[in-house]
Amino acid sequence: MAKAIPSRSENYSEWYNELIKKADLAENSAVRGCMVIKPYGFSIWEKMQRALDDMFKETGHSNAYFPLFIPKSFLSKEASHVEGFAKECAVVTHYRLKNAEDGSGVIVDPEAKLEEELIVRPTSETVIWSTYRNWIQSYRDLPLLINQWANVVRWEMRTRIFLRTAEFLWQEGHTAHATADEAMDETRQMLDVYARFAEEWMAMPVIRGAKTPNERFAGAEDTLCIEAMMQDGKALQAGTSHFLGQNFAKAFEVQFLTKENKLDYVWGTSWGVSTRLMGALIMAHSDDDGLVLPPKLAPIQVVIVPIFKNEEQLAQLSAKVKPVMQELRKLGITVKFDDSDANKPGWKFAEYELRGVPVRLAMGMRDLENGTVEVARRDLKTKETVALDGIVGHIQNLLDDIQQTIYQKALQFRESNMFRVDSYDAFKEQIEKGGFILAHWDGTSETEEAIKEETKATIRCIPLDAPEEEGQCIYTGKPSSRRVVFARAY
RNA sequence: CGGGGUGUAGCGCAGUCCGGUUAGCGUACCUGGUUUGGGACCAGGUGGUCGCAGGUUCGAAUCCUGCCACCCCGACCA
Repeated sequence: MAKAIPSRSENYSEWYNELIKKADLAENSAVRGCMVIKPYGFSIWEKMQRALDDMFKETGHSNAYFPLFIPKSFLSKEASHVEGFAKECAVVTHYRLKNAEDGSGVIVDPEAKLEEELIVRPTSETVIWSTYRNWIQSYRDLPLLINQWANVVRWEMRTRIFLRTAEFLWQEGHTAHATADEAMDETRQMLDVYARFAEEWMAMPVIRGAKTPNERFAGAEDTLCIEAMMQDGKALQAGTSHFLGQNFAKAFEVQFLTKENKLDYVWGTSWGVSTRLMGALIMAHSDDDGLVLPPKLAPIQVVIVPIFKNEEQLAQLSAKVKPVMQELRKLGITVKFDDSDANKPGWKFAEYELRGVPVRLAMGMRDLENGTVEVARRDLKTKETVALDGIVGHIQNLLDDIQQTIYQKALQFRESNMFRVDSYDAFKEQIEKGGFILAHWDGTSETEEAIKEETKATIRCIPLDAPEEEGQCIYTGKPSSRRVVFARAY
């Protein structure tokens, strides 16, 4: 049997790319830097969207939609914001094409030049805050809690499916508040929503933390993030939540009257997660046999493979399987019965493993005689033969167990790849081996830059739960009061 | 935008240095048969602007010139 995909340990990038292709998740498109998300991949994204959207609604947010195009002048209203995004913007300069005079095809009509160029949104703060100006007059209009599901474009030099593409799908929350405290609470609350989603749905442990000023979102006063460890020991920023202070309110003149009848600028937040989470999901759990999906996000949770020699046997097996399927579906479990004759059972086993289906049932004539079924779990690759009686409850428990087991496995991996390091020599040695490094840092951008320059490691975050601990910066020896997380990152 | 590499059937590749039958292999696909508890086997078959445009030549996948696309490594980044 030929290996379906290259080994994870030999070449992580190749493994990642081949896995995405073989598991039918996505592919590079003919359009520069853009990807096509295929139906199977998209169905996973849809499950993520639904779960996240529910969590946003539970925390009082509503969905809305704002324009794809941003007038150039909007973008330049917040100085650090435009500086952060200027280098990666797609710009619309014309609005019409025409036939070339030499018959060579269509060309951009030079007569149809826009007076003001439009930027394809790299993020929507500017267009949204220009709208909020009209929506907010009094403290009674606050808080304004809006989320948008959209696509954005960032003209990246180099792309990688799901992790960094020129166009990507995401959600971006944009809220406005009467006080700084309230906005900060919102920033923390949404970070917590992301962390809970990552841990409870994606089965992916994350570190909640704050970015250093260097790594902050362009235009934010504070950026909180969740950082996850991939199986090659590199870090992936999985979500961010920004406290914007009054920066955008001031740039777009969004003022309100307080209870005391005083005019004040509103306080803002923004927060987002993207299709990058798909990349995180793949890299956090999958193995050399393919995708490993947490049951809560698996488009197919249970696949049933009948093993038969002829139509008559298939009919007998189907009769036995149908009631089980009905009961599973009643419990909200997604089941697929693959009775196609196109492929042999062995082929099907491998195929569903590649696609990460958490539980597989196989049933043949032998089982029919014994009143049993073979149950295989994707995460551990183990099989057991159990009685058909009570199989539904068994599967329900098994799905829960798989969800827990993948989380615990990822957590253990992360714990065993976190290192406390107290000298720069040890730091340099460890960073080559991968993993997260907890080390003291003097708090300056200069030190952060120098370490990045020399080791390619960045400060992923200052953990929110980092205990106070006196120490000395590994680079300068200056005093430090807590450890921060260093790692190489995607 | 720098450094390296690759474009030949849906996918993966050989052939290119040293020009010469009808461009080949694996896989996938189609037909028939045997199979079916871990990616089956046999037989037959479909499918090609050899990345594009020029040039050299009796003759170009192969040599020359220009262009384009993609991948990997950097800079940039969710």
